[in-house]
Amino acid sequence: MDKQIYDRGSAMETTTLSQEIRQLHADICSALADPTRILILYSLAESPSSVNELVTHLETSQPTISRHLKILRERGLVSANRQGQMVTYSLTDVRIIDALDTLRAVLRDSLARRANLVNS
Amino acid sequence: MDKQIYDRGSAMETTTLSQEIRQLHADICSALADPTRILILYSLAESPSSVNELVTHLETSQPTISRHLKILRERGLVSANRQGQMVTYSLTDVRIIDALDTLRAVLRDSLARRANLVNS
DNA sequence: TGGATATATATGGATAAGCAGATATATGAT
DNA sequence: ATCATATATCTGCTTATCCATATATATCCA
Repeated sequence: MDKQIYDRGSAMETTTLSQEIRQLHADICSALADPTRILILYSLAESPSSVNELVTHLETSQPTISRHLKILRERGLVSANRQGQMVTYSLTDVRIIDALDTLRAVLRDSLARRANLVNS
Repeated sequence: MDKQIYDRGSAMETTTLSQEIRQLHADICSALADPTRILILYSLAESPSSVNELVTHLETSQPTISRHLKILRERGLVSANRQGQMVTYSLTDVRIIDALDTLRAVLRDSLARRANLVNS
């Protein structure tokens, strides 16, 4: 499955920055543009899980979780592994969490800066 | 200006992970969910620029650039500085570029992995 | 003040992305 | 084969996002 997504990028031979950024957006950044998907990534970073475990843990409907997992899977951010009836999902690359944690630090400092501006 | 955005987060005292992630998405990740905005951030990381310089450099209309700059400014990712008629924008926190570069590395490896799967 | 330049915003319309609810597929057990 | 469980997908519908065009504001200079 997902065979059609493999012949998209063609190994970026003569890639300008603009082209690479557009692919970064299309493949990864747009996948991070939803809070449920970010929560899924953090949850899978703690431990690989079945769909139902994510449904329970994130208190979100099963179709919604599956739809988000499909997006993350198509973009290579998570990997699926069927074991009997269950499908276990796991994070493909922990550096996604590194990047998100960096952004959380940016956010913390940004909020602190704003708070200082208010109190001055 | 932009006064209303300062009283949004209230210093996240009793913040659950879910709440923090939702704010991360609302403030930062959703701002990264557009290729033009990512290009603006990379451009400003190289050198602070006026709106018109960005318009020329990114070959995008002035209203579009201004609209994207407003979003980035409201979320604290860029800082504006008026000097006469011109407004010079600059990156607020270089770690955004660090995070984006990490995601680019993730993308590169993901594409390489897919290429290997195709050729096997 | 009036004009020129730089930047910001408002409006309308197209496209995309989200969810809920229903349904389909896949696997395992009896 | 039939049923139960787990997961995936489809169908409307609503909302959000983006752009182009037009217009407004801000600053400088004459």
